[in-house]
Amino acid sequence: MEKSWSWEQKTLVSELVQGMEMAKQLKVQFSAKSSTETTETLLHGILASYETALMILRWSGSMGQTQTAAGVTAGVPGSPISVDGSFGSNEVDKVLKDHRDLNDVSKKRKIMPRWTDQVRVTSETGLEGPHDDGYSWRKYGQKDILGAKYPRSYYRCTFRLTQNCWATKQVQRSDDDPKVFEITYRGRHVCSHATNLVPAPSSPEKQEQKQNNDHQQDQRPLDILGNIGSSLRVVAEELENKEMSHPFSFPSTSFGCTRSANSNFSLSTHDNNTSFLGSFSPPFLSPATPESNFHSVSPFQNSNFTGALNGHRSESDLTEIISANTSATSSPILDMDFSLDPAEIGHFPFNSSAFFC
DNA sequence: CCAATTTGACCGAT
DNA sequence: ATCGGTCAAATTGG
Repeated sequence: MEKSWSWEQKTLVSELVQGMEMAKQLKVQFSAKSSTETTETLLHGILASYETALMILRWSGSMGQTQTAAGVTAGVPGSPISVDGSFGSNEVDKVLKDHRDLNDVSKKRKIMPRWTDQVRVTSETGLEGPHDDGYSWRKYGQKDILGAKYPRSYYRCTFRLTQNCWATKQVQRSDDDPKVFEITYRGRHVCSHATNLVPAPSSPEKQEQKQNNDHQQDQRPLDILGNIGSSLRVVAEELENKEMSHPFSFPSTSFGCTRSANSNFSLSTHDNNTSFLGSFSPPFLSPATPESNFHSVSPFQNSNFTGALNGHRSESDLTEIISANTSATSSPILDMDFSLDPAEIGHFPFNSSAFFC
């Protein structure tokens, strides 16, 4: 109990400090007009840091009467969380409600944080550009959508089972402009895929290339999506959330990805489920997939964080909590790179970084 | 042979 | 009842 508390504190401070440091660097970068890549990287890091920090706060808060809540929230008066009262009783209610639902049945993952990016394809081939979102995705479905000209495909993280990473994305080609793809991401990656600086992931391309190759029509050039990296902007995230309506979202990356080793997620929280990899037993998934033979990619280091936070359930719990709090707004169009000043961070913290994790 | 994709069925939400 | 999302058996590809 106390352990986790101090861990939170520790991580929190660490995250904030880290974010601050990167912000400073970013400032310099800006004045130096350096490469956008560096800038993006920094932005990403910053966002991730704040993200994590906020999440900790939120999580703690949502635990309500549990140990940490009071301390944390009290300790950070006027923190983003309270900026617009987003963590008021509404939020809490919502969270609790969700939580209850979850306990009731296996309401699985409900409303994960969700955000949509619109990607415009510049070249028909779209095969070049080693720009990828840095993850390997595995297609698990395709569906014709009512009113949509093109089918929508569904992808999940390749490491779902191996690293318990539940991020998914869906790709939909725009009706009018076939060169525009809308990619909706759900959930954040927890897998260890730090493609942070050098986004030249090796594998993901292959799979996508294959698709694009010369299968026809209904095979959308997925690679394009990943690869372009050219014009890509966050269009909208989290759409309708009638009940909750507070401008928060954690669309991106966070833990697994950017984490520098400084925050050593080695806590003792996963009382029971210690070995994540070995013993996680998500209530929902069926162990039937052939992915059991993965390579041993340092399982911990990332996943741990999630595992740690939820102590009692599987990682979906955490996600739920996050998303619940997270909710979203109707207008958080954030132009990924620029207009990002501390003030804004306070209000619309984390929309963009979805990608490079 | 293994792993990824395809595709119809299933299931939950509206 | 319908639609969107996921599952999983069959298929394809390397």
